[in-house]
Amino acid sequence: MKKKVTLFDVAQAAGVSPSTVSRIVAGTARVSEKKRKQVEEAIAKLKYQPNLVAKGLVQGRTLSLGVLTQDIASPFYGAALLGIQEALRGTDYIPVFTDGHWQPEDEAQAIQRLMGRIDGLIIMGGHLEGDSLSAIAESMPIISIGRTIPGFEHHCVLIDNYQGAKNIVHYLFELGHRRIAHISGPADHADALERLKGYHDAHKEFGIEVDERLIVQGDFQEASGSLAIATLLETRANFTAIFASNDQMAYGARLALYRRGIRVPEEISLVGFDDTRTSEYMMPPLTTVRQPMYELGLLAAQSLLTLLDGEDVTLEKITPQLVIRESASRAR
Amino acid sequence: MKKKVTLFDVAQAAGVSPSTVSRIVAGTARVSEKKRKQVEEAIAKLKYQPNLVAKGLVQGRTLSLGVLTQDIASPFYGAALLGIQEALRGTDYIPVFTDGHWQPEDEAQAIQRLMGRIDGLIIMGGHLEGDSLSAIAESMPIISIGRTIPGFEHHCVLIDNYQGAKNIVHYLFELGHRRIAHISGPADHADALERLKGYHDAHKEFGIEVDERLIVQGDFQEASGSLAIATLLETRANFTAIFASNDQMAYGARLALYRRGIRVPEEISLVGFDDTRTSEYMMPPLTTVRQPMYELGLLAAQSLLTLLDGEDVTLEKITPQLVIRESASRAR
DNA sequence: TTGTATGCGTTATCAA
DNA sequence: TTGATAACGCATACAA
Repeated sequence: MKKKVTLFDVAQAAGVSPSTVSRIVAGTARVSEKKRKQVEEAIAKLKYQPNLVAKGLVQGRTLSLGVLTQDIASPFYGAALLGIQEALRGTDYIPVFTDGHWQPEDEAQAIQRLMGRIDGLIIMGGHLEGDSLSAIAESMPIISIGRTIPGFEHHCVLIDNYQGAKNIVHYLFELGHRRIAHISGPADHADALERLKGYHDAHKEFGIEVDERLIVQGDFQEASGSLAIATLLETRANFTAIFASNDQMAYGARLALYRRGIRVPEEISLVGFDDTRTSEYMMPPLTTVRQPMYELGLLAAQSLLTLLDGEDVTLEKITPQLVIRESASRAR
Repeated sequence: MKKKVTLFDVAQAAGVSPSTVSRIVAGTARVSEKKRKQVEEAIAKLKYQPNLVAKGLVQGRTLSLGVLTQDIASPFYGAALLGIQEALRGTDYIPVFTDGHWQPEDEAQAIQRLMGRIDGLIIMGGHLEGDSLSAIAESMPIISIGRTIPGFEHHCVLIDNYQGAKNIVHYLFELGHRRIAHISGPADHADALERLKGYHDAHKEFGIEVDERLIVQGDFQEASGSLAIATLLETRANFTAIFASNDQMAYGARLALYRRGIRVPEEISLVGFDDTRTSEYMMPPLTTVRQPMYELGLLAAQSLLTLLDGEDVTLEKITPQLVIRESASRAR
């Protein structure tokens, strides 16, 4: 282990005061050319690396930004992380990623661990109580994607799950489907409920009655999609298309259909929601509703930087776009 | 913004000295029951949260651990991240994830950004020069997965890519395949080269000559797998099986085959390497070689904690296991 | 423009 | 067992 070189050492080596070195490193004030050169040489010679912890203590900031997802290993959130990294490139901030495993307790715990080590927070999905979030928002800048923070609505990018779901169900109607099954998400998940409502209302607008037997609940994971197919097939309520509330469940559904020798889209059309990274490589490539996670991550991080800069921002709701690939075709 | 409560405030409220409070919070020394109670009440009342940055400064550590992957958004590395999180649960350390995008420059830059903000580093994959790594290893504890750090071999978990590749090619031979195409990884990637060598040596052991036209280079991303199929088909060198150097390229290959109406495994068998999360949900479920990334992440983090504790560890090479699913069958 | 002195919140050292 | 006091490395108000 090497011994650490401090700003003080540099000052001594350059024959100036510590504050001068500090100013040069931080670039906060004008300094004479001569001293600057001396100091820069000393820095190079001693290989001085500023101690960010000390800097953080005195400035009351950590130069870290927290990012709470629900599943850090999912390609869906992964795309957002890339966007965040991109936005932070060139700044002094680093992102600290963590996840809540779709569980309010884990979520609260994850945030708790971050407290005191971050200057701001980006939060995506999840269902921690609004009150807790608002409390956090009081203490540091927060940007959220996909959920409302009471009192800070203008710092939230909301995704119009309702409209997105309605659009893709409409699309299935246009293809001639009339009996569309739905694999919904968790009943306590706002996004899932909005998508479910979109499914219902699309039917209403088309004057088609919903057969409740065609709605099966999943948990947003692949396995639950497979299970849902088993359930649907058991009820023997026939259907020509399936709308899964997210792509991951669509993967599971796809596999279950394959196992039973049911062809997609020839026999049954299948659509999802999210446009996760691998959906493009599904067989057939999955028709879905695209949530632009990379761009959202980028936007969130940029906005957070703006907030940290003292300026305010106002974010708006976005409507996800239909991505038509090959997993849905005309009804027979 | 709320004002922050310091240890000093707690001390005042409890009518004791700051050091006593510190001891109680850290649990470093015996304290009388009475004062403990007073302090704990004060902490609860004031909602005191220790400032980890200050703690870090005085102790000369950051309580953060760096984790360098190659692609933070890939489910492959994602699994390792989950393992790392699990290992760190209950400790004061938080993981800081970053990635190198498979590029030595980005990798160096990523590490540079972490320097001074972490107490230890876990590094997975990538191809930064061994020397640079050794230099870093001099300054802080490092655990690596899948790559050697000269001088610190016992802190590296190596994966026997060579043996893994040989095993799966053997498996294909046993199924009767004799002409096996290989979609290799980047030529400057150690893992890719080892797998390629395994492919070659498996042939040698079986006394089968390798047709060089059957080897096409990819870059470990999905798209390159699709491209490789196009190339392979163009050369008109026939083959009955494909061994992709990783699962992601296998996905791309699978899609390209589907596009051309070539059935898997009936007409062509396809196998990969890694056992990425979604491989189980491919169609058909992908036969591959499993790298237990979750467990490896867990092990790496635990080992790093041990190192930080002052003890040493010695890690050993592991051989990845063959996972037989349905994408490979007997040769026609 | 430059230097001095002080404080950030905590732990560690040393007496008491 | 407890308390005063000195670091930790840096930034900054203030003085020069």
